[in-house]
Amino acid sequence: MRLTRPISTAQQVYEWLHGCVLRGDLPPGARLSESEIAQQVGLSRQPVREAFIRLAADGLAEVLPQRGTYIGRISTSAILSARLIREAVEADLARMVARARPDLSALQAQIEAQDHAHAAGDVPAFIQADDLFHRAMAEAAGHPAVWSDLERLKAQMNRLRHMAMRHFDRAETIAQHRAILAALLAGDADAAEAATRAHLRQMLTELPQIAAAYPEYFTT
Amino acid sequence: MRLTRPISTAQQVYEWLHGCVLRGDLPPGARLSESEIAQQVGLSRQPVREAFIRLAADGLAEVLPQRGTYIGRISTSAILSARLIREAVEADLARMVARARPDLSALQAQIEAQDHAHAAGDVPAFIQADDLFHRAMAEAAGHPAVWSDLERLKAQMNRLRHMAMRHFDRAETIAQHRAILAALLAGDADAAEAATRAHLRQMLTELPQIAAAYPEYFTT
DNA sequence: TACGGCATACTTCCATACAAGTCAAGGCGC
DNA sequence: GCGCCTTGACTTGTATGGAAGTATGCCGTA
Repeated sequence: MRLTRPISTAQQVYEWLHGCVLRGDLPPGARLSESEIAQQVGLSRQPVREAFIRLAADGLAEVLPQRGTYIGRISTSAILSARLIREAVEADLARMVARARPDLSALQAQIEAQDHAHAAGDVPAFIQADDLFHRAMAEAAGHPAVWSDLERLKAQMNRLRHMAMRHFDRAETIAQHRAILAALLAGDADAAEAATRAHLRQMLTELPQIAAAYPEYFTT
Repeated sequence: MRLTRPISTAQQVYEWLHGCVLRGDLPPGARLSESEIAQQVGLSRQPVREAFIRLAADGLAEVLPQRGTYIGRISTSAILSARLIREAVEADLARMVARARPDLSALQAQIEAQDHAHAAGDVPAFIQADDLFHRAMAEAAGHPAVWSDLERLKAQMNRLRHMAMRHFDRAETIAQHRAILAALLAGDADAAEAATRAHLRQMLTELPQIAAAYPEYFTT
């Protein structure tokens, strides 16, 4: 029995497209074609088609029978729902961490990484460090799986974040992370929850501006 | 342009299998076969295969290349993560509803429906009413989309619930719903949150017993 | 009896062909 | 010029055949 299974080509196509959508390389509303992509990657339509199906299952694409496949637009209401879920979950996680007071060096490390990325203008590194900060908090709370359970919701928010990086200076984001970490280190559950909620509510002010700047990328 | 698109056969196969898995009709660990299912429903392997891919994307099945497709076992850690997320989210929703004090007749109606289903021993109706109660709370909070965003997590919990229905009397569940509704009607946010969290923590005591009763259906 | 090697029947994966529906452009009639 | 219809080039959906890999049972051998 093999332990490391060979990755199927359909899987590779899926991962490639998935990354393109999240990075904004394939913008919302873009039209896809099974045969066109198949020709690009030198495969038949079938594996590409299966990648499309998985993208649609992720809520990142929409397959219209006999009409075409399109990259899904960003639903502002879906973003607001996802944000609400994240706020509720991370608020609870913050309380747990503040009470348990585990080792938090991982969070400190991600803040520093984010500082460097911000200074260097390295957008992918900044986003990765941001992700890892929140993931580290879930791990510190003893529930690492929670973070991956929210993968589907984060995908939508990641697309938004790539756009936001072009319009907002993220120095404030780092300051908010520092505030969260300070409250966690102090073991102050109330302050940690408040700082976390305030951080995630930042999106409420940014979302309308991004949606106004790229109206063709959004739906209600 | 058609507004009501005809449902593809692959979609129908997916929905059928999805229902079978959630109802426990296809138990965890069960082996599936593209050709076997295709023969049963009178189709070729392709639509069945695509249904398998979607099931795997939902975390309900596992496709092992050249080896077979199996209904996923229920991960106790995944259930605990999903439960934690639901508790955090519904606690926040309960606070919102308690503060906004909207019309709550929908919640009352679902409690009564659940009462009838419990008395009649109608398991599917009971589960449906349970779902609708929580969904109604999300709607009352003004965020109906939140409930559907958690669909993927609820799928795992629904499988568990079908097993739990055979081992636990659900009268207590209804009483907990009544307690939540009473707190909401009183506009007491703290009490509503506490009642909601207590209700969802019920699973923490039931899960180990179910997992012990059906060890072959669970993994860590 | 115990064990190793092989044949065989499975599985999923990919390629190809065809079917059915959609959309747009162009020609025709008015 | 304007409107309607037809035609054709697309799209995704389904069926089928073969390729590659896996597991299993059987048989021969020690």
